[in-house]
Amino acid sequence: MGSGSASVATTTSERRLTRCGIRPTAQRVRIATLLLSAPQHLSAEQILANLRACGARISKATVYNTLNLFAEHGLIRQLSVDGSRAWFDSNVDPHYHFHDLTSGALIDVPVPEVEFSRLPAPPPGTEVAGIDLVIRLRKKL
Amino acid sequence: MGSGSASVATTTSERRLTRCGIRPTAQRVRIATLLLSAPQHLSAEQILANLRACGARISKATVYNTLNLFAEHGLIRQLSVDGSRAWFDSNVDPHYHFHDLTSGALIDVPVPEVEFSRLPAPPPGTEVAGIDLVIRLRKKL
DNA sequence: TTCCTTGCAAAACTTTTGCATTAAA
DNA sequence: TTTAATGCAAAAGTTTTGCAAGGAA
Repeated sequence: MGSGSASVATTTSERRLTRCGIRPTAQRVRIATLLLSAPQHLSAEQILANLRACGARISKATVYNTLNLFAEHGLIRQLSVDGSRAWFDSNVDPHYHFHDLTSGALIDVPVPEVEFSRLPAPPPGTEVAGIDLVIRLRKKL
Repeated sequence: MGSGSASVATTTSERRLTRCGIRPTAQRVRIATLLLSAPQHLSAEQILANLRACGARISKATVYNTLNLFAEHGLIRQLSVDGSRAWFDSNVDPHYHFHDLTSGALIDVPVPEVEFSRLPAPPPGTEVAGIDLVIRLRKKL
Protein backbone atom coordinates (compact mmCIF):
# COMPACT_ATOMS: atom_id res chain seq x y z
CA MET A 1 0.00 0.00 0.00
CA GLY A 2 0.93 3.65 0.16
CA SER A 3 4.61 4.28 0.90
CA GLY A 4 5.41 5.84 4.20
CA SER A 5 1.96 6.71 5.53
CA ALA A 6 0.23 4.16 7.78
CA SER A 7 -2.93 2.90 6.10
CA VAL A 8 -6.20 1.98 7.80
CA ALA A 9 -8.70 -0.38 6.24
CA THR A 10 -11.88 1.61 5.75
CA THR A 11 -15.08 -0.41 5.63
CA THR A 12 -18.48 0.60 4.39
CA SER A 13 -19.79 0.72 7.96
CA GLU A 14 -16.89 2.91 8.98
CA ARG A 15 -17.53 5.38 6.20
CA ARG A 16 -21.19 5.44 7.04
CA LEU A 17 -20.47 6.34 10.65
CA THR A 18 -17.97 9.00 9.68
CA ARG A 19 -20.45 10.51 7.25
CA CYS A 20 -22.92 10.84 10.17
CA GLY A 21 -20.37 12.54 12.36
CA ILE A 22 -20.02 9.48 14.56
CA ARG A 23 -16.49 8.51 15.49
CA PRO A 24 -15.98 4.99 14.14
CA THR A 25 -14.60 3.14 17.15
CA ALA A 26 -14.06 -0.61 17.02
CA GLN A 27 -17.27 -1.40 18.93
CA ARG A 28 -19.41 0.99 16.93
CA VAL A 29 -18.15 -0.39 13.66
CA ARG A 30 -18.92 -3.94 14.76
CA ILE A 31 -22.46 -3.02 15.76
CA ALA A 32 -22.98 -1.09 12.55
CA THR A 33 -21.59 -3.92 10.43
CA LEU A 34 -23.87 -6.45 12.10
CA LEU A 35 -26.98 -4.33 11.98
CA LEU A 36 -26.56 -2.69 8.62
CA SER A 37 -25.47 -5.78 6.70
CA ALA A 38 -29.11 -6.45 5.82
CA PRO A 39 -32.55 -5.13 6.74
CA GLN A 40 -33.37 -6.76 10.06
CA HIS A 41 -34.83 -6.32 13.52
CA LEU A 42 -32.59 -7.03 16.50
CA SER A 43 -32.79 -6.45 20.23
CA ALA A 44 -29.89 -5.06 22.25
CA GLU A 45 -29.42 -8.43 23.89
CA GLN A 46 -29.27 -10.22 20.53
CA ILE A 47 -26.65 -7.80 19.28
CA LEU A 48 -24.55 -8.25 22.40
CA ALA A 49 -24.78 -12.05 22.22
CA ASN A 50 -24.03 -12.12 18.50
CA LEU A 51 -20.97 -9.90 18.76
CA ARG A 52 -19.56 -11.76 21.75
CA ALA A 53 -20.12 -15.08 19.98
CA CYS A 54 -17.94 -13.66 17.20
CA GLY A 55 -15.22 -12.93 19.72
CA ALA A 56 -15.82 -9.22 20.15
CA ARG A 57 -14.94 -7.53 23.43
CA ILE A 58 -17.92 -5.30 24.11
CA SER A 59 -20.07 -4.41 27.09
CA LYS A 60 -23.82 -4.19 27.47
CA ALA A 61 -23.58 -0.48 28.29
CA THR A 62 -21.76 0.21 25.06
CA VAL A 63 -24.36 -1.68 23.05
CA TYR A 64 -27.17 0.39 24.53
CA ASN A 65 -25.27 3.66 24.27
CA THR A 66 -24.36 2.92 20.68
CA LEU A 67 -27.86 1.93 19.64
CA ASN A 68 -29.25 5.12 21.16
CA LEU A 69 -26.56 7.11 19.40
CA PHE A 70 -27.31 5.47 16.06
CA ALA A 71 -31.03 6.07 16.50
CA GLU A 72 -30.47 9.75 17.31
CA HIS A 73 -28.51 10.09 14.09
CA GLY A 74 -31.16 8.34 12.04
CA LEU A 75 -28.94 5.39 11.25
CA ILE A 76 -31.41 2.93 12.72
CA ARG A 77 -34.96 3.09 13.97
CA GLN A 78 -36.24 2.01 17.38
CA LEU A 79 -39.53 0.13 17.36
CA SER A 80 -42.15 -0.44 20.07
CA VAL A 81 -44.11 -3.44 18.90
CA ASP A 82 -44.50 -5.28 22.15
CA GLY A 83 -43.98 -3.98 25.63
CA SER A 84 -41.20 -6.41 26.45
CA ARG A 85 -38.16 -4.72 24.88
CA ALA A 86 -37.01 -2.38 22.13
CA TRP A 87 -36.32 -3.63 18.63
CA PHE A 88 -33.84 -1.90 16.42
CA ASP A 89 -34.64 -1.77 12.72
CA SER A 90 -31.76 -1.27 10.31
CA ASN A 91 -34.21 -0.16 7.65
CA VAL A 92 -34.78 3.55 8.16
CA ASP A 93 -36.72 4.09 4.95
CA PRO A 94 -40.42 4.60 5.63
CA HIS A 95 -42.18 1.25 5.93
CA TYR A 96 -44.61 -0.68 8.09
CA HIS A 97 -44.58 -4.04 9.86
CA PHE A 98 -46.26 -7.38 10.15
CA HIS A 99 -45.96 -8.74 13.68
CA ASP A 100 -46.40 -12.49 13.91
CA LEU A 101 -47.95 -13.06 17.33
CA THR A 102 -47.09 -16.77 17.20
CA SER A 103 -43.38 -16.50 16.54
CA GLY A 104 -42.77 -12.91 17.58
CA ALA A 105 -41.20 -12.25 14.17
CA LEU A 106 -41.26 -8.82 12.57
CA ILE A 107 -41.62 -8.53 8.80
CA ASP A 108 -41.23 -5.34 6.83
CA VAL A 109 -44.14 -4.07 4.77
CA PRO A 110 -43.04 -1.68 2.01
CA VAL A 111 -44.87 1.63 1.80
CA PRO A 112 -46.51 0.92 -1.59
CA GLU A 113 -48.31 -2.07 -0.09
CA VAL A 114 -50.37 0.25 2.10
CA GLU A 115 -52.54 3.08 0.88
CA PHE A 116 -54.58 5.40 3.02
CA SER A 117 -57.63 6.86 1.31
CA ARG A 118 -58.51 8.78 4.44
CA LEU A 119 -56.53 10.01 7.43
CA PRO A 120 -57.58 12.28 10.29
CA ALA A 121 -56.35 15.86 10.35
CA PRO A 122 -53.78 16.38 13.11
CA PRO A 123 -55.04 18.46 16.06
CA PRO A 124 -54.48 22.25 15.78
CA GLY A 125 -50.89 23.28 16.39
CA THR A 126 -49.53 19.83 15.54
CA GLU A 127 -48.36 18.07 12.44
CA VAL A 128 -47.75 14.44 11.58
CA ALA A 129 -44.22 13.36 12.43
CA GLY A 130 -44.66 9.78 11.34
CA ILE A 131 -47.07 6.89 11.03
CA ASP A 132 -46.43 3.55 12.69
CA LEU A 133 -48.52 0.70 11.39
CA VAL A 134 -48.31 -2.79 12.86
CA ILE A 135 -50.42 -5.57 11.38
CA ARG A 136 -50.68 -8.36 13.95
CA LEU A 137 -50.78 -11.87 12.55
CA ARG A 138 -52.05 -15.10 14.03
CA LYS A 139 -52.04 -18.65 12.69
CA LYS A 140 -54.87 -19.24 10.24
CA LEU A 141 -57.58 -21.76 11.25
CA MET B 1 -84.09 -2.79 52.18
CA GLY B 2 -85.10 -6.43 51.85
CA SER B 3 -86.14 -8.02 55.13
CA GLY B 4 -83.78 -10.62 56.53
CA SER B 5 -81.26 -10.98 53.71
CA ALA B 6 -78.14 -8.83 53.83
CA SER B 7 -78.00 -6.51 50.82
CA VAL B 8 -74.91 -5.46 48.84
CA ALA B 9 -74.76 -2.32 46.77
CA THR B 10 -74.16 -3.42 43.19
CA THR B 11 -72.45 -0.90 40.96
CA THR B 12 -72.12 -0.84 37.21
CA SER B 13 -68.46 -1.81 37.44
CA GLU B 14 -69.33 -4.69 39.70
CA ARG B 15 -71.94 -6.03 37.30
CA ARG B 16 -69.54 -5.65 34.43
CA LEU B 17 -66.92 -7.76 36.20
CA THR B 18 -69.42 -10.39 37.21
CA ARG B 19 -70.69 -10.59 33.65
CA CYS B 20 -67.10 -11.36 32.55
CA GLY B 21 -66.72 -14.09 35.11
CA ILE B 22 -64.37 -11.98 37.21
CA ARG B 23 -64.98 -12.00 40.93
CA PRO B 24 -65.71 -8.39 41.89
CA THR B 25 -63.40 -7.85 44.82
CA ALA B 26 -63.04 -4.40 46.37
CA GLN B 27 -59.74 -3.67 44.58
CA ARG B 28 -60.94 -4.89 41.21
CA VAL B 29 -64.08 -2.84 41.43
CA ARG B 30 -62.07 0.28 42.27
CA ILE B 31 -59.75 -0.24 39.32
CA ALA B 32 -62.66 -0.95 37.00
CA THR B 33 -64.55 2.09 38.22
CA LEU B 34 -61.55 4.34 37.68
CA LEU B 35 -60.62 2.98 34.30
CA LEU B 36 -64.05 2.42 32.81
CA SER B 37 -65.59 5.70 33.92
CA ALA B 38 -64.52 7.25 30.64
CA PRO B 39 -62.36 6.36 27.62
CA GLN B 40 -58.81 6.99 28.74
CA HIS B 41 -55.23 5.77 28.74
CA LEU B 42 -53.57 5.09 32.07
CA SER B 43 -50.37 3.43 33.21
CA ALA B 44 -50.25 0.97 36.10
CA GLU B 45 -48.41 3.52 38.20
CA GLN B 46 -51.02 6.20 37.51
CA ILE B 47 -53.79 3.88 38.56
CA LEU B 48 -52.00 2.93 41.75
CA ALA B 49 -51.30 6.57 42.63
CA ASN B 50 -54.83 7.68 41.83
CA LEU B 51 -56.49 4.98 43.91
CA ARG B 52 -54.20 5.50 46.86
CA ALA B 53 -54.79 9.25 46.71
CA CYS B 54 -58.49 8.41 47.04
CA GLY B 55 -57.73 6.44 50.17
CA ALA B 56 -57.82 2.95 48.71
CA ARG B 57 -55.77 0.20 50.26
CA ILE B 58 -54.20 -1.55 47.28
CA SER B 59 -50.82 -2.92 46.34
CA LYS B 60 -48.76 -2.58 43.19
CA ALA B 61 -48.91 -6.34 42.59
CA THR B 62 -52.69 -6.29 42.67
CA VAL B 63 -52.83 -3.44 40.18
CA TYR B 64 -50.65 -5.32 37.71
CA ASN B 65 -52.43 -8.63 38.27
CA THR B 66 -55.79 -6.97 37.85
CA LEU B 67 -54.84 -5.08 34.69
CA ASN B 68 -53.54 -8.28 33.13
CA LEU B 69 -56.70 -10.07 34.16
CA PHE B 70 -58.90 -7.35 32.67
CA ALA B 71 -56.90 -7.39 29.44
CA GLU B 72 -57.21 -11.18 29.13
CA HIS B 73 -60.95 -10.83 29.46
CA GLY B 74 -61.14 -8.09 26.87
CA LEU B 75 -62.28 -5.49 29.36
CA ILE B 76 -59.35 -3.22 28.56
CA ARG B 77 -56.63 -3.12 25.94
CA GLN B 78 -52.89 -2.93 26.52
CA LEU B 79 -50.97 -0.58 24.24
CA SER B 80 -47.30 -0.39 23.24
CA VAL B 81 -46.82 3.14 21.97
CA ASP B 82 -43.47 3.94 23.51
CA GLY B 83 -40.97 1.54 24.94
CA SER B 84 -41.12 3.02 28.42
CA ARG B 85 -44.20 1.35 29.87
CA ALA B 86 -47.56 -0.20 29.08
CA TRP B 87 -50.65 1.92 28.66
CA PHE B 88 -54.07 0.56 29.39
CA ASP B 89 -56.91 1.74 27.19
CA SER B 90 -60.44 1.52 28.54
CA ASN B 91 -61.79 1.77 25.02
CA VAL B 92 -61.82 -1.75 23.62
CA ASP B 93 -63.74 -0.89 20.47
CA PRO B 94 -61.52 -0.92 17.39
CA HIS B 95 -59.77 2.43 17.02
CA TYR B 96 -56.39 4.03 16.38
CA HIS B 97 -54.25 6.62 18.15
CA PHE B 98 -52.55 9.95 17.85
CA HIS B 99 -49.39 10.07 19.95
CA ASP B 100 -48.29 13.58 20.82
CA LEU B 101 -44.49 13.36 21.03
CA THR B 102 -44.31 16.68 22.85
CA SER B 103 -46.67 15.92 25.71
CA GLY B 104 -46.75 12.15 25.54
CA ALA B 105 -50.53 12.29 25.32
CA LEU B 106 -52.55 9.61 23.57
CA ILE B 107 -55.68 10.57 21.66
CA ASP B 108 -58.20 8.13 20.23
CA VAL B 109 -58.82 8.12 16.49
CA PRO B 110 -62.18 6.55 15.58
CA VAL B 111 -62.13 3.87 12.90
CA PRO B 112 -64.14 5.89 10.34
CA GLU B 113 -61.42 8.56 10.33
CA VAL B 114 -59.02 6.11 8.70
CA GLU B 115 -59.59 4.26 5.48
CA PHE B 116 -57.21 1.82 3.87
CA SER B 117 -57.54 1.59 0.10
CA ARG B 118 -54.78 -0.99 0.00
CA LEU B 119 -53.39 -3.45 2.54
CA PRO B 120 -50.86 -6.25 2.07
CA ALA B 121 -52.08 -9.83 2.04
CA PRO B 122 -50.99 -11.66 5.21
CA PRO B 123 -48.25 -14.28 4.64
CA PRO B 124 -49.48 -17.82 3.85
CA GLY B 125 -50.82 -19.66 6.87
CA THR B 126 -51.54 -16.46 8.77
CA GLU B 127 -54.44 -14.08 9.08
CA VAL B 128 -54.77 -10.56 10.40
CA ALA B 129 -55.48 -10.50 14.12
CA GLY B 130 -55.56 -6.72 14.40
CA ILE B 131 -54.14 -3.49 13.11
CA ASP B 132 -52.38 -0.99 15.35
CA LEU B 133 -51.97 2.46 13.91
CA VAL B 134 -50.14 5.22 15.75
CA ILE B 135 -49.90 8.67 14.19
CA ARG B 136 -47.02 10.52 15.86
CA LEU B 137 -47.51 14.26 16.30
CA ARG B 138 -45.01 17.04 16.78
CA LYS B 139 -45.48 20.76 17.36
CA LYS B 140 -46.16 22.60 14.12
CA LEU B 141 -43.55 25.17 12.96
C1' DT C 1 -2.87 16.57 26.84
C1' DT C 2 -7.45 16.78 26.19
C1' DC C 3 -11.58 14.88 25.01
C1' DC C 4 -14.31 11.01 24.02
C1' DT C 5 -15.39 6.12 24.57
C1' DT C 6 -15.47 1.85 26.99
C1' DG C 7 -16.34 -1.48 30.60
C1' DC C 8 -17.97 -2.68 34.86
C1' DA C 9 -21.02 -2.45 38.45
C1' DA C 10 -24.63 -0.41 40.44
C1' DA C 11 -28.86 1.93 40.03
C1' DA C 12 -33.35 2.90 38.10
C1' DC C 13 -37.61 1.29 36.29
C1' DT C 14 -41.29 -1.58 35.03
C1' DT C 15 -43.38 -5.91 35.68
C1' DT C 16 -43.69 -10.61 37.70
C1' DT C 17 -43.63 -14.00 41.35
C1' DG C 18 -43.55 -16.60 45.99
C1' DC C 19 -45.77 -16.96 49.99
C1' DA C 20 -48.24 -15.95 54.22
C1' DT C 21 -52.51 -13.57 55.27
C1' DT C 22 -57.10 -12.09 54.29
C1' DA C 23 -61.39 -11.90 52.09
C1' DA C 24 -65.05 -13.86 49.26
C1' DA C 25 -68.48 -17.45 48.22
C1' DT D 1 -64.80 -24.11 55.08
C1' DT D 2 -62.76 -24.01 50.93
C1' DT D 3 -60.98 -21.50 47.31
C1' DA D 4 -59.30 -17.44 45.39
C1' DA D 5 -57.30 -12.72 45.90
C1' DT D 6 -54.29 -9.51 48.27
C1' DG D 7 -50.12 -7.42 50.09
C1' DC D 8 -45.50 -7.38 50.77
C1' DA D 9 -41.04 -8.11 49.55
C1' DA D 10 -38.03 -10.07 46.63
C1' DA D 11 -36.86 -11.32 42.03
C1' DA D 12 -36.51 -10.73 37.16
C1' DG D 13 -35.78 -8.23 32.93
C1' DT D 14 -34.55 -4.16 30.38
C1' DT D 15 -32.24 0.14 30.12
C1' DT D 16 -29.52 3.95 32.17
C1' DT D 17 -25.81 5.98 34.72
C1' DG D 18 -21.45 7.01 37.51
C1' DC D 19 -16.91 6.58 37.34
C1' DA D 20 -12.23 4.87 36.65
C1' DA D 21 -9.44 3.27 32.97
C1' DG D 22 -8.23 3.20 28.14
C1' DG D 23 -7.83 5.07 23.42
C1' DA D 24 -8.05 8.54 19.74
C1' DA D 25 -6.88 13.08 18.10
